[in-house]
Amino acid sequence: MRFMTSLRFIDAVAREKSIRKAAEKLAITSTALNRRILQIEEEIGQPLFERLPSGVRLNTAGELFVQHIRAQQAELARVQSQIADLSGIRRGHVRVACGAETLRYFLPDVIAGYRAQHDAVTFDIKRQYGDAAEAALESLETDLALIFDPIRSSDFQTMAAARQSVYCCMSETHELAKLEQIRLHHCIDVPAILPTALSGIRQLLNVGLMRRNIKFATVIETDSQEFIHNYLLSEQVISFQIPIGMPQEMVEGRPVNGMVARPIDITDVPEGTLHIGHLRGRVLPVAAAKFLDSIVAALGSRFPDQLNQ
Amino acid sequence: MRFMTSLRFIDAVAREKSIRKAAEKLAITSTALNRRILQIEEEIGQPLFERLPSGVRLNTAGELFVQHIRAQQAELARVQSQIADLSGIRRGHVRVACGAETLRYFLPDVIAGYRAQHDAVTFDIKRQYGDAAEAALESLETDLALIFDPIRSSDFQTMAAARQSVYCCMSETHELAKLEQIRLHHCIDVPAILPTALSGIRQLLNVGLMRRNIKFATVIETDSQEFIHNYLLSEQVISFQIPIGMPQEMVEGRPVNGMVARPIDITDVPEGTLHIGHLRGRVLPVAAAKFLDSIVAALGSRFPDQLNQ
DNA sequence: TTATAGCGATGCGTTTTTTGCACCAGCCGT
DNA sequence: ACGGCTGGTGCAAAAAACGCATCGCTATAA
Repeated sequence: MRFMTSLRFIDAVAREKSIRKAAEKLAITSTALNRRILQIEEEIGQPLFERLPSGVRLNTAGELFVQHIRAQQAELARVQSQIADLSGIRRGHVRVACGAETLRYFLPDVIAGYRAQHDAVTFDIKRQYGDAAEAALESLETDLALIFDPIRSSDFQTMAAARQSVYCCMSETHELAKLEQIRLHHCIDVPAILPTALSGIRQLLNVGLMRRNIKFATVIETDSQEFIHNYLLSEQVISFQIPIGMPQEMVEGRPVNGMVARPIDITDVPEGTLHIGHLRGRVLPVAAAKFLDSIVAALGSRFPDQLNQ
Repeated sequence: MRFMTSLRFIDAVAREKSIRKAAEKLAITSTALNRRILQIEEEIGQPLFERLPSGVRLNTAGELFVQHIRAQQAELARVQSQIADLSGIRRGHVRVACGAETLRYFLPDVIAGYRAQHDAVTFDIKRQYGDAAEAALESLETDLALIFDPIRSSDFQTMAAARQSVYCCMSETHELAKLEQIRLHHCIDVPAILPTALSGIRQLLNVGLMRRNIKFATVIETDSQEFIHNYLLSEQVISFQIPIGMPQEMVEGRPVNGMVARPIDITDVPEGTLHIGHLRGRVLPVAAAKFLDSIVAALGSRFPDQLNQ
């Protein structure tokens, strides 16, 4: 979109906080970019950036203007999507921010199902923790977010939610696999591999640990679910997961690929809620709106007790 | 605003329904304009205009896109106004659509008062009947509208309203000037000069005329309040006006420039309501929002019994 | 303290884009 | 069939955008 170039450029500079760095990313010279910015500033009638020795920074006017640019970009995307939609070709692009839990089984399933019907729709999946996902929604970098508790901003509009309790995962040969339900005190001194403190699961666990004044024998802490998944097969450690991050069979207690999941007593570790939604007040592009419908439907079929809103 | 040129051009073509006519208005050649449009259409991926032998017409996609352009222009104006506002210079432009009644005393007063404080704010006052004013709001051609009953569109958001009863105006030497209150039957066969059928006053009068099955001896029908005003001094005819279209003294029954006003019995001609508002859901530019405050305040002081919403 | 490296701004020649002119093809009403 | 209108196109001129080299400035390191 040619008429958006100058605006995109300003957005890029605002993000990079440097004309030269932004120029590099945009594959033009810094002088060209610099001049575009000077020109826009002249048209606006006042500077949008403060010039620092180390780069540039948005001033108040710039803050307002960049906000407008981003809103405008999102609006344009929506209109384009709407135009493409009415010509029958369900073209479009959907940007999703989500935690690691939904990346393994849930989202691939839903997206594959959606793309089977609308193969002209492309996706951008970004793994982000709750607060970063909310920020991405607000800066219009993403259309939809799947956020595990807690929701911090009131600008997040939940379209569907599902309660998720924490399960303990381990090799089927693990000692604890014999139990039907796990209590936190069973896990004392049992080697555990945990997701980072930012993850929703970890925060729920922490509630239980604080409450019972228990500490895990944490051998590894990682932000990679992939790593956790694979490591469980290599050593007799326990890990934790929520239903949406596991195949259905595993949730039901049957082993999958040599691993089993056992529910943790709710009185030990509280349930959390997975929220699916978008920026409040935003009108989504057609593709994103329809995909949101898919997610909500999928969530509804997997968790019939979901809390729709 | 350089980056808006192509969009403004498309808007112009959509309005003119002709590339050549739009080009003339925009002071460029038709070929340059034609090429810009072809380029945008290519970027969008499909045509925005239908080509007819007599010009062009928006297709569905174009309809959507032009709507987006107008919203975008309004948004840009709002942001610019906001930016100008924070630099202390209360710069801005306010576009008002109003009926003839408010043009004589009310709006000049309010605008003069507002400009005394914010002399960097400019105005665009358009005299329009109710439905045209509502259309102008919807196409974002105007920011505020002062509309006399009836409001047709639910997209009009009333910010203040004032009930207005109809007065009969005439030379102070006129026979009817002796009466304190006028009944419609007094006006039978009295030469009258009336505003056009589209005006709010006329529509209220019509209600009374229908109800009582009375006909005026209409000698002149005009859409010029100026003409009516001046003609009353030249011939012994009656005319009709609402309080907001008269100086305060005249409303109170005292003669002004040789003319007097007498209220018409409410049971003969119903009251109407003057609505002041904007497009529902629209965030107004700073200047327009502040001016709206001024109008509402002015209306409140002139008609303390106003219906605020 | 000087030296250096990074930043945005600017003058100037070059490249790309936009514009205007002349003209074409199609349609309409006369 | 014609003149008058429409939008579309080839080509040369005008205008805008670009890249290179360079400046002035500041913070950091030696």
